Amino acid sequence: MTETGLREAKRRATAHALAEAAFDLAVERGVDGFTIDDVAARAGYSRRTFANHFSCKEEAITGLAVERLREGLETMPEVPEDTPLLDWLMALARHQLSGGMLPLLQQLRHLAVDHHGLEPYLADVQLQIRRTAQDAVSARAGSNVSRLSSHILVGAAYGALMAVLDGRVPIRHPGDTSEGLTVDEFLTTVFTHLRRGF
Amino acid sequence: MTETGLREAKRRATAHALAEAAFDLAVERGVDGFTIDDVAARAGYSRRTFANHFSCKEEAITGLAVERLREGLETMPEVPEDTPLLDWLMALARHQLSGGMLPLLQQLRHLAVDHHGLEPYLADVQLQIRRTAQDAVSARAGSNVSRLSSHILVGAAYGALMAVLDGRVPIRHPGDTSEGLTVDEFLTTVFTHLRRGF
DNA sequence: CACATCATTGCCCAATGGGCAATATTTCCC
DNA sequence: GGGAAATATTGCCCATTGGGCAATGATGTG
Repeated sequence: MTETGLREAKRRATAHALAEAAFDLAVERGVDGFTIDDVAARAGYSRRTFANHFSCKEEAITGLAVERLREGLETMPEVPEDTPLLDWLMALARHQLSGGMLPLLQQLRHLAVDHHGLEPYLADVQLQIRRTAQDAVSARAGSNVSRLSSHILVGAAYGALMAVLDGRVPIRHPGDTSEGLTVDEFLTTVFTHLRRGF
Repeated sequence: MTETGLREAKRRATAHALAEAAFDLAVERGVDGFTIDDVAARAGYSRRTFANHFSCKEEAITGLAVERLREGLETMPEVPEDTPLLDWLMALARHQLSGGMLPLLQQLRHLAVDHHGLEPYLADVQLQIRRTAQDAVSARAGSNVSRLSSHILVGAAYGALMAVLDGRVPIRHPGDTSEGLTVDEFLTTVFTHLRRGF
């Protein structure tokens, strides 16, 4: 499934360097305060190579988040086969959010405020998050849960995450001002909600 | 809130003409089988005017769906003040899906298969659908429903819709082959599910 | 080691985005 | 109604971008 060779590792390293350069430049100068050439130069690659990895600036800027999503899947620890689906989904959510994914997404949303052109690519990241969770759930659910209801379940959890990203539910990060729930409290609240139903 | 003057009407007309031209060309020739100049020419406007309305081809192609979403909101019929939130959300969903929105979204997804660059813009449309529903629900829910749970509810309904768009749940259109549920049966199933909880 | 595969790069050019200014139309206010 | 302000359309122009092609070098396979 997943490539493991040296070649693939180098490819990922290149993509990472480019994505990081793009993200940093976006934070420093704003999304339209730099060109693709600037990104390539900072990362130490040619503009042509940039085009081999990303279709545009915006895709590169969101690249770190996509990367982290994929890595989160690869490093997801094993859980007992008979773990209830809801518990497992909560574990997946906790694992994904533990690696600084949330602040990253929030910063991307902040960038999107000033540069509307980033929105679609951020929307795509969010879509990939939902799809990733959906695929994982579908694969694990088997025939225990009907197809449609698993989509409803994932959508519900996704909706809660979006509430955070849209700033409707404040979250308190480790070294943050003391407003809102911690990530763990948030997850507990959400999944308690899901368990009890509407 | 919504502009109603002649100027705004004309502006919408040009945007519609451009979006329609872009969508039709995409269906006829594929997403990369034409240029922005082609779109402008077919709609009878200049390339420069196209740029005043859309940032790129992809945004124009999905323009019809965004338009329809906005119109759906504007034409949403009034319902009694004391209608339960779930019933109201179902009415909103039915109203939005009644205007041929579903086939349009499905065709866009079909286009995105061959042209990956369309994905982010389609993802953005889907994000706007969820946000639109969320804003409407939040505005109507008032303090009846806690903030977070309304997001979970909308997310759940959204997840069901995505199951359809992802082709996981077949839907039968009026003059279609007889496989899957009708839109009404689908909505009934979903909202029965939501009512009963997990 | 020989060969196939693939990432990086330069070269090149069509396509794109976006600023600026001119013109035409709509809106606003008197 | 009439004049002024706002704004949609357009042409002009050029920096930026996307992507094909071929050369080169690194990686994987037998």
